[in-house]
Amino acid sequence: MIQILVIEDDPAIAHLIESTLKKEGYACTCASDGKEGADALESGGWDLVLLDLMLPEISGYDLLEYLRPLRIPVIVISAMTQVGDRIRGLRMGADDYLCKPFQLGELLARVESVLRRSGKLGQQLFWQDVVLDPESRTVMKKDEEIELTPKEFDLLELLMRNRNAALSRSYLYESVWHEEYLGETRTLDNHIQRLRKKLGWENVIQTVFRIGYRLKMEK
Amino acid sequence: MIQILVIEDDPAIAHLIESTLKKEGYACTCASDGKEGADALESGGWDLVLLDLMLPEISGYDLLEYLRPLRIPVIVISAMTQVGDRIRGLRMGADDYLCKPFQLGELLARVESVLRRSGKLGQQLFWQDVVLDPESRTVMKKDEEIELTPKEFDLLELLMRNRNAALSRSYLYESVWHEEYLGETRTLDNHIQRLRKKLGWENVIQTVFRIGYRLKMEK
DNA sequence: CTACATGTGTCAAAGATGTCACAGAGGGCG
DNA sequence: CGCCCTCTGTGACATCTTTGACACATGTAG
Repeated sequence: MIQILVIEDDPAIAHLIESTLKKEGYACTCASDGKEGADALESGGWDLVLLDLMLPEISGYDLLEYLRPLRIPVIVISAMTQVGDRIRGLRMGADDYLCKPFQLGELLARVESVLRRSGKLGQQLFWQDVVLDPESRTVMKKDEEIELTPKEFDLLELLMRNRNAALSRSYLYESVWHEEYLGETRTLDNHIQRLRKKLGWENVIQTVFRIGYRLKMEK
Repeated sequence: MIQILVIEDDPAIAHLIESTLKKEGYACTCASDGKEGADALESGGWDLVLLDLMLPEISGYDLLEYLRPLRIPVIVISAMTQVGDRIRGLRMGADDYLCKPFQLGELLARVESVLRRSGKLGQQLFWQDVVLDPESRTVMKKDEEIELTPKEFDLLELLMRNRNAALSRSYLYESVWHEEYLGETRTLDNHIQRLRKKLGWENVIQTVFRIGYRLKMEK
């Protein structure tokens, strides 16, 4: 289930957001100040953060700074209406912003939009002639369905969500297997080979020596 | 260079956007109605589309429908201020929207934000005709990919992050090798030579006698 | 000219990854 | 319950790649 963290000091607004999101089927947790927010962020596992800029203890701007390298999508909530502040928020790495007072429908639309953009929401992933649909867990290549095992599918989804990026072996392994990567076996390589073969992607799933693998356009 | 397509029927606004974007260093082309826009889209190669929703010939909504499968980021421009319409635009797959009238700074912030999100604007490092992308760990020289080994890549990244600075041998070695520099072997020199050769940078990676190396513009 | 510093080419060892066959786990089904 | 099937992980082995060392050439400063 999608995990959303709301960092907002006004309990009335926080509660309103929480119940609205829960009604839509998201898992939602609230933090009422910057410090509490930072602690919640530490624990990890968030798909999206709704962040009020005006907070006690630690300011929203500082949290934004801290969030950016974590690559968690952020929607900034702000009471300020000046264009300057909106720009500042966007430049600082927010994925979207919302000005108080806002309508609940608008909140939901932005949440959905950001989640879709960041690929957390069932959205089909495309790469060359391959289409991967996370919701139905199917993969098509040129209108032909490719049957993948669970591990193969997860691995491919991860690669396709990070097209072009060189993903480390440990990141790949730990994301798919949910256990520490010690690198003593050929397990990961094996699954990569099976994927390559099934998709005919010998040149698309590239080896990055001493790092890991990468999805790359064929020359 | 980043290619932006502006589909906007009001010539005054189109021109304003075009000159603003060009001043920022983007390549920008305008289409003045839906049909012209569709033709431009056909030809491909766009990194971002700015799309006015109210267009003659073919409506912006139809173009949006057509754009979505192409996976080109879109910023919708709209004169409408009702929340309902903004929601409709976002739900239809726009990456962001902008309400007229807008400030040019806001336009630029959104363009930058969307480009960054879609990965067109990575924190790539440039030097002369060479582009290094840390995320994908690739290096391009004049659209040609240069294959580097891990050590070579790390070394080049370090040099490119410190352009013009003379970096000491011990700093270079210890940063890349993560161990003390004793300087008894030709290891570092060797890797520098290999980099020079692969990049054709015999005069760009300069030797600073008794110090180390430096990335410098060729005379 | 001398004393070092750096450039260059070659090479083999160390280490990474590809490949394959196989076996155990687990699930579905008669 | 036993059979058959698929999915996964393992280990042995084959194949690259990388990289550091060495020997020797060339360059630089004083």
